[in-house]
Amino acid sequence: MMNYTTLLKEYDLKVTPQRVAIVEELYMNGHMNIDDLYKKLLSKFPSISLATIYKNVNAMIEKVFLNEVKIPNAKSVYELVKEEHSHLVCSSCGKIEDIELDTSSLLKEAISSKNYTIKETSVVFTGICPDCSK
Amino acid sequence: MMNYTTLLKEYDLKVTPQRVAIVEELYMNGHMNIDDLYKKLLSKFPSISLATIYKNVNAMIEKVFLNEVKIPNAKSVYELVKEEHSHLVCSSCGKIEDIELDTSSLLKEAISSKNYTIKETSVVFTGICPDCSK
DNA sequence: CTGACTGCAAACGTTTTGCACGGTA
DNA sequence: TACCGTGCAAAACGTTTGCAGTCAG
Repeated sequence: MMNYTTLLKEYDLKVTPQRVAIVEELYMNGHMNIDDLYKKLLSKFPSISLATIYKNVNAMIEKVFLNEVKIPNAKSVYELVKEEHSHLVCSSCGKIEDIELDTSSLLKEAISSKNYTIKETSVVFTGICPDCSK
Repeated sequence: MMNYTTLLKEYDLKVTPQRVAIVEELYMNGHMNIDDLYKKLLSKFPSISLATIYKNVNAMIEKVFLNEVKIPNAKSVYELVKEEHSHLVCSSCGKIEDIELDTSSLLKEAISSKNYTIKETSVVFTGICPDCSK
């Protein structure tokens, strides 16, 4: 059981019903794009505005509470920030799954090849999920 | 030495000076976003339109001749399709480098964890390049 | 009570479309 | 010559901004 109110406060975000709902949806669904969020919240707040969604998502990103995930050939999705992980996208149904992978050897390989100071690693696999390949 | 005309024909794209210039720029620079391309081509074709850039980039993507690379916190860039590779992005100067990495073990790990049929692997590192870290 | 958030409408930047003209094959 | 590409202008989209009213702290 998750306390969304406390979570918001920890990130210095004022608690409003709209924000609680956004966090709740993301917590339940893992990843959603702006439109998914808007449609979902519309049923709870019939007069909510897209601007509110954008403002809140941006505020949450600013506080490093939310994270934007860019996906090849699809809209960006947003997720609650947590431990680093990779993503698996089904190009047929659009489903997105988290996957924990050990990317350390890849990182080492990259560092030894070019000498960048690497701060972030983004790995996204695209394919067909078990359900869709039936 | 690269023959851009032949290259375009191989991908069933009618050869026009504008298209040749787009391919030439991408061949020279590796990756460019729409605006980079537009500015570069403006000097060669003072009356070229952004619409032409968009139409051509989209046509080339359609023919799987160009590839869009989505980058965290930055505009998408386009590159000529070639062997699979990863990308290294400098968050300070925006430079993007190709890097050849062995992603096969990562892929195996992903397949054994979830049983997707994986078609594409996208790896993007973000960091600071040697020049910027001086 | 004060400042921040909401919802609306307008503004903005980016991408797409329709059309007349010109160029490629 | 027939069709496709170009450039222009307008339209369509997605996102941001300004503002008046409301709510959280």
